[in-house]
Amino acid sequence: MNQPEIRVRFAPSPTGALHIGGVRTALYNYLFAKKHNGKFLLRIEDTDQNRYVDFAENYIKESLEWLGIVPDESPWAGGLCSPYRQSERKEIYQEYAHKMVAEGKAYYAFDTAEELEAMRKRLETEGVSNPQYNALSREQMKNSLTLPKEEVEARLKAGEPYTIRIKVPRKEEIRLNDLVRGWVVVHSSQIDDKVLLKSDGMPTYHLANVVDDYLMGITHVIRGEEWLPSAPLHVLLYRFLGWEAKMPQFAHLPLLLKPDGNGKLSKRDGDMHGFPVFPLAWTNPETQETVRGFREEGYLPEALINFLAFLGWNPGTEQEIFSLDELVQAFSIEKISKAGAKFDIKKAQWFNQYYIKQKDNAFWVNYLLQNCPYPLEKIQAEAIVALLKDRITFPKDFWEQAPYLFQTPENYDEQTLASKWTNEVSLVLKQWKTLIPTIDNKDWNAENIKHTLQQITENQGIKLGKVMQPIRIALTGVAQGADLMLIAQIIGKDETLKRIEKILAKMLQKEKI
RNA sequence: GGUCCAUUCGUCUAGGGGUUAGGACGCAUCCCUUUCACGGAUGAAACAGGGGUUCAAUUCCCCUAUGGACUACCA
Repeated sequence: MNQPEIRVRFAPSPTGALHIGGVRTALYNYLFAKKHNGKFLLRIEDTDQNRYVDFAENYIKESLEWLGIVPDESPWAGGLCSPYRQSERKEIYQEYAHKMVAEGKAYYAFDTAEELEAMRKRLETEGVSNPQYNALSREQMKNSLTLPKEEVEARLKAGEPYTIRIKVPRKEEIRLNDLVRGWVVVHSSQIDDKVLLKSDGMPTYHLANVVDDYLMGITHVIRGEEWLPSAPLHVLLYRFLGWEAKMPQFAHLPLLLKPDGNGKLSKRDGDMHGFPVFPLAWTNPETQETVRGFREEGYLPEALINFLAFLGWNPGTEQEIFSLDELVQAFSIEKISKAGAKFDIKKAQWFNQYYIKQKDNAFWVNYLLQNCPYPLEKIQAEAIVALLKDRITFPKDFWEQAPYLFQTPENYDEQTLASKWTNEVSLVLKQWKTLIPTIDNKDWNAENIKHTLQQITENQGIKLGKVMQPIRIALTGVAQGADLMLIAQIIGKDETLKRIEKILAKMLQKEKI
């Protein structure tokens, strides 16, 4: 017997920027599909017309492409199960919904929003803790179960708005074997008669996802834990539709939680703690509201992937660094953890730093040439990359962490200056200033520069360490940074001289006062 | 409130009836060094609580506590 092909799907709704939790769900689906040589599909769940946001679909596409987790089948790539937008599959859901009504597994409901509200109020005052439209309360409502057949037909014929609701059995245990959590049992009395088809003719999520997963041959549903409570309803739908034998296996992923305290990670947390919770920056076209993105903050896709993979999953070995391909090889649903994972941006930064170091210098030279806001020669870029690559967390640190490579310092670390500046320093600098011009332009490199400085300090019997710190401030303005002699090499002979003169002028003036 | 899910260092987690409870991030100290990083070394740091079962429980069972998700004609 041939094993059926593994087919999984990521099914976001285009309501705005794709949340990072959704990205992780997509990643796990991708990893599982690739691991088993299966297919990863993307389906757009745009059944709520009110929440539809233009460009959101494109945002999803771009995010996944940036991360390299590209679906095999999707609205834009096509596939045998087209269309992959639920709004374009409206008739399909209607057909199944009506079929269920005909078979007595669902029914028409004509209740208005006000009537539903009144029902809930009534039940609450009667002391019902969980008011719902169910086997009991539906008897009091306006639906094809309570209304005379003629009236139902008349209402339908008159074009009166209606919904189709599932007829959940009164007393029954519904069980499902979740791949992450094991058996989950829910009593049918806890599930209400959920709307399957809305009065605008669109399906709700529950109907649409079951119908599509079946029609698209989905073998495993890997989704967030927020879907766990409604999973029994979906099991019921598979049964009512006669698809139980082909029902996919479920795996409900642990949630991504706020870094401090608890609760689902939200957009607010990103704003509060100063880190992105979305893959890409995004401005809502209607509200002009903007959110920041991992990509724009300077996170590398491989770092984000590695970080996200470990939020709720672990290979069981001590290896922490994984490329996408390695993750594919190592991934298994059994290793997914059950408890929610708090979002720790520090770990993401560590991964980023690691992957920056991993990339070869040529990559960063090219990056600098294209992105550095200051004018730059290739030879300078090469020196800068060699100097800073191992010290930075984000690519923009190349210039933000070391502005002195590009500009003469305006301000100096006065505190360090006050404690480290001595007459000896002043003397050394004055001598160095006269010695530097003796270095040929072609010989202007860290080694020779250091040599001249050493000559002076040795002659004067001064320890090099004594003067390095104040000289560093003279050349960079700050008290910390990479190898000073290399910095001097990068900024050039003229600029080095200029900076020495500047600090001498400044300190001399101070002495006079 | 009801239903469901969860609970090992601050965080992500490994482990699983008998372990010095392992790793990583972060933190601290030391080394390297012209400083700061990087790198290296070392260290502090955890089985939510209570009952069982058992010779033995962090591991299995129950309860409690805590946290979370869901509870729409949203997904």
